[in-house]
Amino acid sequence: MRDSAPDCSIARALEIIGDRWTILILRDAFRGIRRFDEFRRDLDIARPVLADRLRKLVDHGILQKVRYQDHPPRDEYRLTPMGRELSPALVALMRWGDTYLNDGAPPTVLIHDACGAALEQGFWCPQCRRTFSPRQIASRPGPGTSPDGRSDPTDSAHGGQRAHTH
Amino acid sequence: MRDSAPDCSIARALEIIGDRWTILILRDAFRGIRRFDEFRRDLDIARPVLADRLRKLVDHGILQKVRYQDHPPRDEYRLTPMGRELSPALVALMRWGDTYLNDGAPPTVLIHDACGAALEQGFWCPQCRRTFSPRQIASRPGPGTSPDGRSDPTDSAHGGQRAHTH
DNA sequence: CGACTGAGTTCGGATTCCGAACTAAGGTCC
DNA sequence: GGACCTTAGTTCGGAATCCGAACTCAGTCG
Repeated sequence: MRDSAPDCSIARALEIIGDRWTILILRDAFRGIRRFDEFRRDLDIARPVLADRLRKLVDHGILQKVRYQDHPPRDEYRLTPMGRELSPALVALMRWGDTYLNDGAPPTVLIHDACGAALEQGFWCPQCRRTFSPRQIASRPGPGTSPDGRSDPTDSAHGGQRAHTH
Repeated sequence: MRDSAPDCSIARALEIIGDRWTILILRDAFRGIRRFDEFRRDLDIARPVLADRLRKLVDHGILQKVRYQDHPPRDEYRLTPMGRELSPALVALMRWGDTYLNDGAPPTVLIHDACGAALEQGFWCPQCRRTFSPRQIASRPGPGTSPDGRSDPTDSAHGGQRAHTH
């Protein structure tokens, strides 16, 4: 990308994790994978690519190297809090893939242990105490830079949320 | 990627949208951008790359070409319902970027027009009628294929959700 | 007619990716 | 102590991808 400092959060995020391998590495990290060769075997990724991606993730504070044994000195890669906060994005991607690319196989659901109900992921208004499906808010996820606020004809069904910059 | 039919939804999703340009195109689509040259100018993307990505998005049913005028026959690209369902993933990415990559600038928030409150994105248990922050569920976003369920030491703070395959 | 617009395609050079092979540091077995 | 193993990388050259410039093509405007 030519522009190294875009003013859009999505673009900035993609400069760091906008690479298929990087996202798959993070997926594995969420699954509990931590060591170089575990990543390599699980992903079937070339070593140089893996080393490069891990280094960048560490540089950006998404993973950190933690020594797990001293005698052959060995480090493992763990998610930092910043890295763990990427989970909504990965979960959203997984749910989308489950829904649309799964060939009818049962999707993965997240179960709330305390009550056994399936957790939903969505937008929640703490004041009205209700959720909104993505469909209802999809047309306006952000103010962006669209200058005119041209309305979206596919929008007619939605419930009236709008995005503002804080 | 060598494996053309991975059994992981995230990997399958990334085969379609796991490309920085593709995600930026979708971001623009959510902002209301629809036409070839609008995308090209906004993203400063090379024409062949844009044409290729748009074609793939149409092939996969994420965008559709819609004729918006007959006289010079012109088509525009619109999100399908399948495409619109990607918004949680993009929003999650934006929020993460806002939080961690924003150099102190105010983050974008989503406002619920009906009441003015800031919408949250998170996991919601419809039975308990409450949300959980990403932090509370971050360590176990899916059952994955990790064979042993090795527990995560960084897990101790989380609230007790667990992921199951439906 | 001639210029212009929107939506692409073709082509070649530059960049980036990636797989095979190699390196390195330490441990284990006998 | 030597052979071999494990883990974690690096080097290097070919292959894939990217991207800018130029071209195409259909249709409209003046």
